[in-house]
Formats: sequence, C-alpha cells, structure tokens
Amino acid sequence: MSVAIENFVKAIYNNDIQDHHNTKPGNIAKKLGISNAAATDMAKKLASKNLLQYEKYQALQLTEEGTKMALNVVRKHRLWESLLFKMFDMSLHEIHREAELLEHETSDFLANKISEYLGNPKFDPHGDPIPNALGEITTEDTSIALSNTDEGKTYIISRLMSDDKDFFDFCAQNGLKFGNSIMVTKQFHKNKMTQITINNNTILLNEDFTNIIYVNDII
Amino acid sequence: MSVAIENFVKAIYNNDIQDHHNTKPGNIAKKLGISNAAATDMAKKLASKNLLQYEKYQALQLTEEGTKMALNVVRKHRLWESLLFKMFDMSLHEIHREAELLEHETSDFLANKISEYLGNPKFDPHGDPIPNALGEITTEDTSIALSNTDEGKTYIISRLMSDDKDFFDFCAQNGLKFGNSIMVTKQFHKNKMTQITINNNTILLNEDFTNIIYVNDII
DNA sequence: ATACTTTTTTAAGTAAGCTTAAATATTAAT
DNA sequence: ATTAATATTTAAGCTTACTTAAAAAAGTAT
Repeated sequence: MSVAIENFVKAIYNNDIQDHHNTKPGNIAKKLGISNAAATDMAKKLASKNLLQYEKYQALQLTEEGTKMALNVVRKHRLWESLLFKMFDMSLHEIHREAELLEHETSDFLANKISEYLGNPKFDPHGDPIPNALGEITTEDTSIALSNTDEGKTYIISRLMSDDKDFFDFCAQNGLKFGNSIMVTKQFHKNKMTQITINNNTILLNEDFTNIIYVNDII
Repeated sequence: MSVAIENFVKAIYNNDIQDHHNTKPGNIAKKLGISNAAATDMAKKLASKNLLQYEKYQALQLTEEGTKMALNVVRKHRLWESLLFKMFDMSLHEIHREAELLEHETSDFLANKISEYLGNPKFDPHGDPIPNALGEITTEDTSIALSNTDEGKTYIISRLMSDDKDFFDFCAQNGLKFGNSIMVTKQFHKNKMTQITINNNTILLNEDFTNIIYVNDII
C-alpha cells in the first residue's frame, strides 16, 4: 500500500480518538494538507479496498482491516521515536518528524527487531502506547487530560499528545516530561486555564495545552 | 527530489563504477526494473534539472550536482547498513534490503546523527566506503578483485560488492567476511576460476564471485 | 422556517512515473 | 559491407494522487 493510503488510514485512526469516531473527509483533508475533494476521492477508493466504510456525507469508519493497517503504521512510528530518542540526542519534535517519514519504509521484520532491541516497550517517549506486532494495544489508558484534573492534587505526566515543535520546546524548558510529577494548584474553569506547580515554578496553562498534556494519579 | 529520481542517479553512479562511465538508459532500466522507454524519459527529465548530461544514444553522465545527490543517497544507504548491522542481528543481505528503503526517507540531520553515533565510520559492513556529509569519499581504494590476485599470496577481504542473498549466504557459510584473510592457492585463468583456502577449507570460485569479492594485500 | 454558511461531492484537469508498440539508430556477426 | 540482432527513442496511453471550480447537501442562526 502507498504512503498516501497509509497516512490516510492513520489520520482517521488518530482523529477518531479525539473526535469520538466522527471523522469526516474535511478533518482528514486538513490534517494531511490536501483538498476536501481529494479526501473524498481517497475515501471512496479505500472503501473499494475494504479499508473503510464510506457513505455519502457520513463519518468515515475504518474496517477491521483498515484499523489493523493504521495500527501497524502507528506501531512503526512509535518504535522509531523510541529508538531515535534512546540512541541520539534528539528532541520530542525531532523524533516525531523523522518517524513520520521512516514509518512507511519499515518492514515488519525491522519493526520487530527494533522492538526487541528496546525490550518491547509499551510506551513511546511521548507516553503514547505502542501496538504489538499483531496490532493490539494491550495497555489500559487511565490517564486524563490536565484540563480534567482536581485542584490540590499531584499527578504524574503520562502523555504529551502533540507534534508541534513550539509545544515541545515549551515542555522541555519547563520540565514537562513523561514521568515527572506536577501539582495542580488552581483550576480557572471559567477561563479554561490550569495553574500548576512543577520544580517550584508556577505555570499557568491555557486549554490548548491542558487538552494535550495527559496525567495519571499517583498510585 | 523523488525516490524515482534518487534511485536513478544512484543507479548511474553505481553502474559507472563497473561499466567505466559507459552507462546507457538500458543499463539503468535493467537495474531498476523499468522499461527502456521509461529510462530514456527519465534521463531527459533529469537533464533538464541539471542532474545529468544527455545526448541521444550517448552514455549518461552525471553532472556535479547529480553526483552529489547520488553520493548523498549512497551515504545514507551505507550509514543505515552500518547501524543495522551493529545493533541488530541482521545479515548483509537484510541490512541492504532495509537500507534500500530507508535511504530515501532520511534527513541529512538524521544521517549525521547516525554517523556520529557510529564514530564516523569510513566503511560499511560490505567494505564499501561511506561518503562524508559533503559527499566526498576521502578514503583511497587500494583493493583489487579476487580475479586479479596472484597465486600463493594471502589477502584480507575488503569488500563484498553485491546485493544478492544467495551470495551473502554463501559468504557467511564459508567465512568470507570483511577483514578475514584468505590465501589464493590457484588461478585457473583459462576457466576464469580462482581457488582459495580459508579456515583450512579449499573453495573454487567462478568469475561471478571473484569479480565481486575484493581484497587487499597484507601490509 | 428560511436564509446563510460550511462541508461534501462531482466534474474536469494536471504531473509524475510508469507501460506497450512501433520507428530509428547502433552494434555485432558473418 | 551487408545483414541480423540489440538498444534507444518516440508516441500514445494508463494509474495514482493530487488540483480548482461548481453543484448539492448539511448544519447553523436568526
């Protein structure tokens, strides 16, 4: 299958998580930087290949086969990120950028080698789960967005769901890193902002950031 | 530039080494598994991009720019081979197969990271020289094909110039490996065969193999 | 409920990288 | 040197993955 197709199913898979399985051609078009017309065309084409279900004006729904393909690409993406992060001195943004290209040119054989070398990790450096060779995510995701946390409680950062350089730069500068603990000192519900304390610094985050920083309770 | 273009200039670069700068469209077509017509078309196109010089019925000649592009791809190929060989338990054929895909999706940035990690190696696991970041091969190649060696002398294997699985399997089984020493016990010039001794085994090689196994004198 | 805006779809067209078939030039063999 | 074989080129056509423009449907706002 082509790079265009792999990216298309991957984009649906990722969008479905955020948009609650209501992915329309336009969502994908925006993500992939193509026209709406191109996205509709591709959707029809993939329906004929049994990778998704398509009905005019309805949400795109990946079939089992399409989901499997998406997870296979996601697996390779996250394995590459893990490898590059471990071996080279590269930022979260850089590993994402490189993995975005390498993921499509990686055999299952090589993916398994990488996984084995890393000790079959369950999460990548962003905290995202890595599907296994069968395309299954076996880990349970108990993390919640920072926007949904309670005042006064302390949490562990579990995921940084982004691919934006500026965001990662900000995180790196402020110690916002997978595994680090933060205390939520105030929730400004009306303004959709969250005040946290990390390393004795107080930071005020708006919803753009609190929606993509995920945390876990301390057990 | 596209994968098709990168592979085209790389194929010319590689073919020129063996065919003494007499690369015609047909040679490339055969290597890339495309029709002669497609190769001619591409040659014209690349001429207009200043990557090669094209004149009807004449040999294709890479420009300086084209050579630079070819060496950049070759660099990435050989760096990947080196990395995969070092990190994972992969054969010479397997690393070639994977590098063939990865080379086109590797940024200069990542290539430099890989090179640095490996200690800026000068040769890959096949013994082929790795161009530096400027696209220069600074090492002098003093090796000669096994077909040109002298009877009774002992040599060090320096290059295995192939991408054929069967050949590499044969090499692995018989200790024909980069750095190992072999003695040339007989040259059958008439039959173009060479008899060697390695690890107390005597092997008779025909020209298919003696032309792609390169060796150096023991200094 | 109607008008306005947005999204989706259809239609027509383009560029890249191929193909096959036929014409033309080059190379090899007698 | 002529013929035969081989390689190259030209021409026409195909598929993939896009594009823009216009038509149709869906969603939103008053």
